[in-house]
Amino acid sequence: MSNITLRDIAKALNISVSTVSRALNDSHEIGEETKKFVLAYATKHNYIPNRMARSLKVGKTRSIGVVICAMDNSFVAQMLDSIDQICTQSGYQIIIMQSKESYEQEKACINLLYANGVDGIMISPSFQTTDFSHLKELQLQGFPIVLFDRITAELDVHKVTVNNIKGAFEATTHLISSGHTRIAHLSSISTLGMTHERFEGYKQALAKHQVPYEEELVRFCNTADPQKIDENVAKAMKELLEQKPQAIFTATDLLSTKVLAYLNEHSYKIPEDISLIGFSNSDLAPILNPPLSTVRQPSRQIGEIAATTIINLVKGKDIGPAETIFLDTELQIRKSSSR
Amino acid sequence: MSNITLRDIAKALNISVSTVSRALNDSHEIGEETKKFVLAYATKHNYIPNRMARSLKVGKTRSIGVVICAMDNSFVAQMLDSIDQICTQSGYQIIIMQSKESYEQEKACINLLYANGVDGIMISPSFQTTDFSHLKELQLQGFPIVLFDRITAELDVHKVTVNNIKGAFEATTHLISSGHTRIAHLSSISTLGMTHERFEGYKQALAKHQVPYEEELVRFCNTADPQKIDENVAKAMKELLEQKPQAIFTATDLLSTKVLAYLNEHSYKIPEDISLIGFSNSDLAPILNPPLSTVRQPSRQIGEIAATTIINLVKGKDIGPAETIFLDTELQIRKSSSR
DNA sequence: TTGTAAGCGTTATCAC
DNA sequence: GTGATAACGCTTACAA
Repeated sequence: MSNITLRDIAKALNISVSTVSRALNDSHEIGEETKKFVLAYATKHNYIPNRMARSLKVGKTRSIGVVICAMDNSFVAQMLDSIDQICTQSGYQIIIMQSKESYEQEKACINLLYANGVDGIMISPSFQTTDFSHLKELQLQGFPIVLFDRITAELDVHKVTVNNIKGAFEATTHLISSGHTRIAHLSSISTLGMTHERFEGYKQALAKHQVPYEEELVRFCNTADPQKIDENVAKAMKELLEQKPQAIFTATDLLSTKVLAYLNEHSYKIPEDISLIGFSNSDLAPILNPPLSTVRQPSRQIGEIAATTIINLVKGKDIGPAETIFLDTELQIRKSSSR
Repeated sequence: MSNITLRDIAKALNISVSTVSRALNDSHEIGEETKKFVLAYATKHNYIPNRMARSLKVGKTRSIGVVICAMDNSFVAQMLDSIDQICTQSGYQIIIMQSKESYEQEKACINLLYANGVDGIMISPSFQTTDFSHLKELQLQGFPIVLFDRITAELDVHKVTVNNIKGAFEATTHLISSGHTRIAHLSSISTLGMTHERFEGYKQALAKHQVPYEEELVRFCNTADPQKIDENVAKAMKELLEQKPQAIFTATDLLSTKVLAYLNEHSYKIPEDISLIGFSNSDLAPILNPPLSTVRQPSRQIGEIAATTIINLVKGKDIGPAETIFLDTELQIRKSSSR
């Protein structure tokens, strides 16, 4: 596994570099014998083409940048896994970057990816991001961008996400049908559509079933700073619990498990004292204490569709004008919201 | 954010390309005014150096390849997160590749990373890997390699892992002190040291406390094929349960939660009917049903030390001969193993 | 202090 | 069918 180059092969075989290059790229203008000859030597000496040289020359790297908030989150990890699978299959490589919910870091990621010459970027913006000009500039240049999971109307690009309104509506409706009327909603602070939509679905369900909406039963807490999440969640929960809710609907993976932990710690019996349902993609939901009712997002499908889309884009395929794909969530009722 | 190059800047400023290059690299042989002049123009026009060109020239990419089995696993994700943090801090980029517990895919990953010109590779080998020649070749060339989490004696490189024997010994001892004598052990099939060591720790604890070792209480099941894991675990559990164990000690994250799920499904009361403790790094362990006693690995520390080591290596620092760092695991006793 | 030119390993455009 | 040669964008002797 040494640094053997096209030139080395050419020299050894007494042919020209271009012939070697063409032979290895299976060009039609090369004789069959020569091809075999070259290929044999190349494989024998474990020739590995230098991607950087190739990229520099052709202006394409066969790599896709993927920007997410953090990878140590089961939902994100699932999406990443499927994205990686699709890209690897298609001969593309992914470069994963974490924004850590920071706008500044997100911009840095984009720049780095751009410097790396990625052929396209898939991004799930940070909760802090309100200004999308860093992406807009790229988009206007015709640079392939796909938004997945977290989307924004600010960008006219292909997007893949879930039907948040519907998911939240179903979860809330389920709580109402279980006989609850005092239903709290806990979400993350962000300007992303996701947050609004889940809140909207919650309100729509209340309205539809003539359950009065009460502002005191809703809290948005800051989940961007990992150091302070527990503190912020605790504060929000304390305030919510003072309102004596019968049930809680949490809007993100993180919040759902944090709230479950909080309630357990404070000796609330779920679902006897209080019911709980939340967005979550943890595979452990069925074995939580109690088994957690969840709104599950089709993480792998989101990743697959988004990855397929970006690959089509970087390949220059005409896949029509930018459109948003909404996938359905799945309501998984378990003990935490059953009586 | 357009593709402006050194040449563009040089032309616009009527100076040579090399001057621009040196100015932007803050070379000492460039006048202060020129530097400012160039830098101003560069930032104004949003110059982003082409990493590929630079890499091709200098033969270094400032990137590190990271090979792991799968990233949708909380323990792995935690390590990746800390690795990413350290590398980003040091101006290195990581390229993550998944072996999916396949030896073939692992080799493909290494080749791809090598083609990408990564400056070094951090790897946690797949359970299937028994032949390490693909890595040995690199190592003999002096290519920087660091093994983390899963290690092997086959390679003379820096390694970072945990003290598996001790961790398993403590877990088993804990079960024994709780009054159990029929303690089952469930692990993954692999030739990696980890598997042997945890088994060894289990046996040492039994021996130390004069608990007879029984082969029927030990199973190694194939966890490499994600499609068949549930099936394989179920089969192993069925066999183990026939032996009426009082407690089970599971050797990996995956097995620990799978076994918990299996026992719940089959209506075993934990810890009344059977106690459970297992290696696991899930943040959800405290809120599982019941809260799961775990042997927790210092995932972030493993990642940090391994990343720091590889960076020192690629920077050419002399950090002495290859050595293995063993970190201690942490025993977290929760309800699943308490009476 | 700045400029010239060669070269990293490929691919593409010419010729032959 | 095959071979020279230029070029991708950058760094770096070597000159000036």
